[in-house]
Amino acid sequence: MSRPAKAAGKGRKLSNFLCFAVYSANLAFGRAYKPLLDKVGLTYTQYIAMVALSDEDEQTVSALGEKLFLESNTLTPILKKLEQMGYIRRHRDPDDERQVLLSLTSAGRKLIEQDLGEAVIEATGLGDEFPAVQKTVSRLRDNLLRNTKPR
Amino acid sequence: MSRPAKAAGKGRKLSNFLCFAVYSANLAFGRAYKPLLDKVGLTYTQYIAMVALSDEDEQTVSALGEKLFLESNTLTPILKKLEQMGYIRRHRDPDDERQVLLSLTSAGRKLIEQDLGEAVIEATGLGDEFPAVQKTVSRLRDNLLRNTKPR
DNA sequence: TGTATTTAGATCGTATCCGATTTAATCGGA
DNA sequence: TCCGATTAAATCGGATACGATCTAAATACA
Repeated sequence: MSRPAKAAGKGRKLSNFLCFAVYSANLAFGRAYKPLLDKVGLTYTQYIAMVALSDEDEQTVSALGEKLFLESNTLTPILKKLEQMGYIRRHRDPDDERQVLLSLTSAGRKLIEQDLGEAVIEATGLGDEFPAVQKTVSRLRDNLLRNTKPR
Repeated sequence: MSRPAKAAGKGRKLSNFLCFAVYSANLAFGRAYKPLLDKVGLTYTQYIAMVALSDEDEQTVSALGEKLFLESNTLTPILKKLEQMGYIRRHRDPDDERQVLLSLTSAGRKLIEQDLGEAVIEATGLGDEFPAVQKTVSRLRDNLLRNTKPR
């Protein structure tokens, strides 16, 4: 759970755990987005996948997975749902039939471009700190992934 | 997804989204703890629940839920599993049969006291920044929850 | 060429999250 | 006192995460 080495003894309180702060902040983000995403019929993860797909067309499932830190076991069902909703296209690469290429449809791109979540920036209450916090948390993530055995 | 207002236009990149940083940092924490928790047969969420329960004995499910930002629909199955594993006790409050009171068993307390996750602190690579980051992320969470309709 | 190996997705089972509903116990007002 | 409203857990269904396994396609190399 990772807490500061100093806060020993009786200080084993939940609030001292950085991993809990991140865990609960993630839940809080999900709830902040919920009302916005309900309007377009997407879940939080589906939306994150759409944003990642908006980076470029014809990404493979693996490439998307590297961006999201997820694998095909999690992504395949999500991608099939998004395809079924008409927001993305999935088709096998003719040059390598093992790979599936992903692209947003025009409907999908339109949805991403209306830029939901602008309102959530306000709700973070971070003001000018916003970019610094974003960088710090990203660095934390990268450190953890680097210092953890790949499996 | 909340990104800085400045990064408009083509800057709709995943890396600009704070919510994604938090989402992926949470996944990274789960993976960092995985090898440690596998040894004691706990999942990440189960361990977080145990830490929260170590705060005090005879907490209700609701009280625990407030700490974890979860409700009985999520907690009940987890608590039953922990009870079955012998780490906690669950019993109805005689004074109000609607409530279930929760306590760590001695086995559960012993597990928490061996202080897993000391190693994960190192893996965060935050050094002296650790307490500041913990506070900032907690504040972010609290802001989001406060600025989001309770449902 | 032929077969072992590797690779990309997909599938399956388990464990969260969470909205909605249900059940049982308690409370409250006429 | 009696019955409707409230409350605490539990249950149910849908959607992630993720380890393990499977299948099919591509690659390696003897």
